Amino acid sequence: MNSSRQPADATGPVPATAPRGAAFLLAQIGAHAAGRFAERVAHLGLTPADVGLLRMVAGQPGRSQRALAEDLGVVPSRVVKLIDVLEGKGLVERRRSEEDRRNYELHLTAEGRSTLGAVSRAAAAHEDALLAALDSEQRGHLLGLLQRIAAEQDLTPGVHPGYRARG
Amino acid sequence: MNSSRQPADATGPVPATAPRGAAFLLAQIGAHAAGRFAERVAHLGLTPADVGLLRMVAGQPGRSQRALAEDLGVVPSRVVKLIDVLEGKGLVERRRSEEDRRNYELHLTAEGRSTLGAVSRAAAAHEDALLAALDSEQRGHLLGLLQRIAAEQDLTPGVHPGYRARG
DNA sequence: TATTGTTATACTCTATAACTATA
DNA sequence: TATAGTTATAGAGTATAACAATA
Repeated sequence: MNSSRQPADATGPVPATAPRGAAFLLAQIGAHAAGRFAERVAHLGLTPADVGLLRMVAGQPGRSQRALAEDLGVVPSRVVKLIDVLEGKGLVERRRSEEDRRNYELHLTAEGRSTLGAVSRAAAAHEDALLAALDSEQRGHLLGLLQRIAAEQDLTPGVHPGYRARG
Repeated sequence: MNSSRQPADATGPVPATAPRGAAFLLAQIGAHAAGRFAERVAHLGLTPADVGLLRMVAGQPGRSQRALAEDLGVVPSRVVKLIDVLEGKGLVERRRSEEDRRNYELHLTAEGRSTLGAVSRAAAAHEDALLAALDSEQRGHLLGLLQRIAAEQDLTPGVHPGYRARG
């Protein structure tokens, strides 16, 4: 409103306000991407956390809940509830280990594999929509740059930091 | 352990498990970046949300809490508590509007401007650490690609989606 | 005595709705 | 009657710690 009048508290130059660097854009676009992906898998009754866990069980069947907790960087009691959900939907199966009956071995069910296929299709559509501004060459270039950053920052492939406590 | 033995449930080819696309990397690196930035401003007693709000007040002094809530996409009652924190630290000031005494006009204090300077230095160090894998030319290229995506996805400059409810 | 998984509890964050004051 | 801000309450999500079964 008073664009022509100097505000009374402008005692000095106002600092740059809107962050313009790549770090902020990565955080902003990353959160946006996570939100859009969540929308795309919601109709499957899954959260992004569920999807990540489903993928890990698919990739390394037979692992224990404690091992999964270790990989994700979360407390074991959280894995209990995450697996409860997936088991309740019939996507994952707990099998008592024969070698050490304290453990469960986690496996995908047939329906779990089918659901994971639907997730993959949703992920592909998501990728395409998110990168709509870029042509094929630019997408490849972006992927390469992101892979370098992820490797240098020691990010575990496939593990989203969102599993860990906020921060 | 049993890498030579076929698991009993391998009834078919295991689906691709670790997401390898740019969309996932953006979400993963973005969450990582947000976490590292949170660590860097923690010694100032600020969360990333506090920083974002501080920047908005600096950029557009005199706005009302309701206007801020609108910009951030959050409910007004949340802005109350966010501003309570910043006011309690002496960084932001509530001034009753003379024109409409229902409103507050929000302004930075001198200490708020000083703190924002410290935030900018932290942000610069953060940017440099996050992009350590890239040389100057690559950083410029990345920035350009990210800016295209952000514009096409209609992301408000400077507003992190993390303010809004999870999703 | 140590370890896997579970349950119970508390804490944090956020939205919803009721309320005060100004208009 | 409508609007800016506040407060009170409830809900979701997560970690912490105590617990049972197995080793």
